[in-house]
Order: sequence, then structure tokens, then C-alpha cells
Amino acid sequence: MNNTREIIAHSLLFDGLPPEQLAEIEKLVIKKHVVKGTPIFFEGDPGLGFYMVASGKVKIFKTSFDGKEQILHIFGPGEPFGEVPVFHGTPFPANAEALTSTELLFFPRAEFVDLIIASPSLAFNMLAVLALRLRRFATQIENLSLKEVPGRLASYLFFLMEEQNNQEWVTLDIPKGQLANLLGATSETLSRIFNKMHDEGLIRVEGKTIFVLDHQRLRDR
Amino acid sequence: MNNTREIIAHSLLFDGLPPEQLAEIEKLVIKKHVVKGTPIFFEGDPGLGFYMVASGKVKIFKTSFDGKEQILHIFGPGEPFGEVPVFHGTPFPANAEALTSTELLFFPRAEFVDLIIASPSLAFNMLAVLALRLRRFATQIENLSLKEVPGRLASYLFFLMEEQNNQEWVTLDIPKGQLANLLGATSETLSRIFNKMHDEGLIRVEGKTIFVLDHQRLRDR
DNA sequence: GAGCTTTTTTGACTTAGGTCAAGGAAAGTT
DNA sequence: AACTTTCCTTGACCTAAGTCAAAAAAGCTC
Repeated sequence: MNNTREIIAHSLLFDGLPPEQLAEIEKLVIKKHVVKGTPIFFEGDPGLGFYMVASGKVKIFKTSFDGKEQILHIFGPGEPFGEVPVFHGTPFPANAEALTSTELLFFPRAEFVDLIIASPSLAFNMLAVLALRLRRFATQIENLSLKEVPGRLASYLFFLMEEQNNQEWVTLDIPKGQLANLLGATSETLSRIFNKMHDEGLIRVEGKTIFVLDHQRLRDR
Repeated sequence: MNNTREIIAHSLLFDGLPPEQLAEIEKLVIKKHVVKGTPIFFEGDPGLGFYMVASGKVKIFKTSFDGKEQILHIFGPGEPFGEVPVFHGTPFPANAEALTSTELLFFPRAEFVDLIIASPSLAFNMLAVLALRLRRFATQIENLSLKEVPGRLASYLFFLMEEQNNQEWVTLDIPKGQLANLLGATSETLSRIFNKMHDEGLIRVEGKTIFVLDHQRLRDR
């Protein structure tokens, strides 16, 4: 499913749009391929358009003056990113980088804005996308500020169980160091917490596979 | 300026709309008055519409199981809040409470959605509002995760200097305890940091007035 | 599969900021 | 002005998580 039309037709952003509109949208897409580790944009760059992941994975992140990194989102196939400048007219608020070899769809700003103005359903879908993202941010702030690292890890494991539709075990889709950056911790701390949770009989860790042994006690970390 | 038409006409959300559309919008507004401390909605409540502050101040916040509070936003006159459920159809992601005696405008969901669908400019304004909010959240996550409390306080002081258009001193518009909840700290810690910054000659604190004595050194906290 | 690089783990140590408890200071009320 | 309530500060103490350094494990490449 590496085909542009497939990706946009199945994305939440373009969901429910008539075929002729999808064709319009497809016409303005610029495809880009980037290898693992490639920067896609930097905080402060002018936003000339937004992106959608066709295949692969992209992280959106902030960095501190001393190089520590906080991941804001990890986006996979069908998910748009970099929309803030399109609608607010300001530069990108954060950096984007490919976590894997990635196929990107780029939507140039001016053309896309014309489409949005002409299509209330598309505008409405975009509003839904941004609203969902606000909700996610609210949860992330809650996690960072009101929970300790074990609680944040537990949340993430439950999120993966949901996503992977498996109550027994989950597969980490990113390296543990990146997970630490997502949870607002260091890799050392995360490693120690995996250990502790194992010792307490909550989980079993085998490389990138985490077996969840005690849902109840994991939930109230 | 406690009049509905004045408020909506000067808000960013309804900026640039023709008078006849403003009249339409005004018609569906329901005015509500709440005293200081009144809950406006709770996390998890179904969102039957969104609000705009006409006068006063409202905080949007999350609470932890043990009662600690993290403020996500503080909204003043002309600022809308509670839009997430309108566009994403899910319950409110956080709580809202009046920080002062407050005049609110309520926009019922269904009627407002009709207006948005009929008006590309209104849809576009709303997209800009949500995009700005995403940017703010990204900054807040950066502050919480990548800066220590003194750095977060410094950011907030610079934000107030900008807002109050004064390079010499700022007036805290909220109690220090609430400021602590906004910065992700306790009031004890915040108090100690005010002390330390005073001892270091960065600021002078007189009740709710903070004199900024050394911009340069305050900036790199 | 030997030799890289990158990622993860472990140990010893430090520290920012939280908690608990008790006073003070403001601010609103009668 | 006295009273009550809310807000802010201070001191003593504790702990979650960071830092630094080094080793171990896992992935790649030729």
C-alpha cells in the first residue's frame, strides 16, 4: 500500500471525501523519500506546506540547549504533520526527523488552503485532526507533570496494547532510547524501571517484546 | 465592554467576518455568569458546545489522583475554550473553572457547526485558533520537560512583559499558588525560587509586582 | 564471523524539587 | 478593629530521577 491514492483515501484527514475531490488532492501531492535519520524540517523553518506519512515513521521533537530531546509525537502511515504553519502562518514549532526509511507526501500550503476553503468537509476533517491532537497534548502534559516515569511507561504500554490489539504482550515500535525521549526520561532511568517492574512481577521484557503479567498492578503505577 | 457583540467582533476567532455573519453568531450565544471558583465543566463531561470568555478569567486544568493540579491554559476576554468535543466528538479532555467572577458566552455545538460549514472564513479562523493552541502546548511540553522550574518562571515573566508591554516590571495576574500549578511546581518551590532570583539580583518581588532587574541573566536560567 | 557501530544496562554519586509541618501575611467580612 | 479565611513563606527532611563512566549486548557491514 505504497500508492498515494491508497494512503490519502484511507487517512482520517481525507476520510469520506468524494472521489473527484481525492483526485484533486492527489494532483497537488509531492512525493519525497527520506532515509532513516534524515531531518524533515527544523523548528523555526517557514512552513511552506504540511506532510503526511505514506510509509515509515516520523518523530516530532523539541531539543534543549544541552541536547536533551523531548518527542512530542511519533507519526505513522496516514498521519499528517506540520500543519501548524499552514493555518497559523508562523514557523514550525518543533523539529521533524525520519525514524525509519520513510515515504512522505507533501501538500503545498497555498494550493491546500484553496481546497480547504472550497470544501467544508475537508475543513471539518482538518478541525477534527487538530482537535484530536490537542487532546493528545493535554494527555502528554498530564503525564509529564502529574505522573512519575513508571506511570508514564504504564500508560504507554496500555496505549500499545490498545493499538496492537493484544492484552498479553506488546512490541515496542521504537528503540528504548527513543521511548525514553518520548516519556520525558533518560534511557538509564527507563532501563532501571523496566528492571524494577520485572522484579515486581508486572512485566517480562524480552528485547523489544514486553509481556504484561499483571494488568491491575501495572495500571495503578 | 461587557456586551456580546463587542466581545465577538474583537475576538480572533470571529475576526474579519462580515457584520451579517456576526449577527448570526450573536443570535446563537447563550450568556452565563459564574462566580469565582465555579466549575464550568469537568474532564469527561460530554461537550455540548464551546465557550468564550466575555470578562474575567478561566483556567483549564488536569488533576492527579492525589489532588495535584496542572493548569493547561488560562483564558481571558475574547478567548474561546472547550472546542475539542465540538470537532472531535469526544468528551472534554480537562476541567474548566472560573478564576474570577466571569461572564461567559456559550455556543451550542450543532448550531455552530452549521455556521462553520457555511462559512469558509469562520472555519479558517477556527483552524488558526487550534493551530495556535497546538503551538502553545508544544512550548508548554518543552518547558515542563526540558527546563527546570527557574527557567519556566523566567519564560513566564518574559511572556508577561510582552503581554503587558513593559520591560521594567510585570504584574502577576493570578495568585502565586496558581502560577505554581501552571509551571508544574509546588507553591513552596516557587516561593524559594523567587527568593533565590532576588538574592541573585535578577528580580525584585513586591507582592504581585515583579521588577525585572537583569534581563540577560534572567533569560539564561 | 570478526570487527565495527549503536543501543542498552549497571553502578556510584548528586541534586532539583517534592513533602510535611508550622508560622506569617494579606485580604475579605461583620 | 477583631475575626476568619485564604495565600505565601520558611525550615527540616526525603526521594525520584539525573549525571558520569564503563561494561555488556545487539545490530550491521564487509
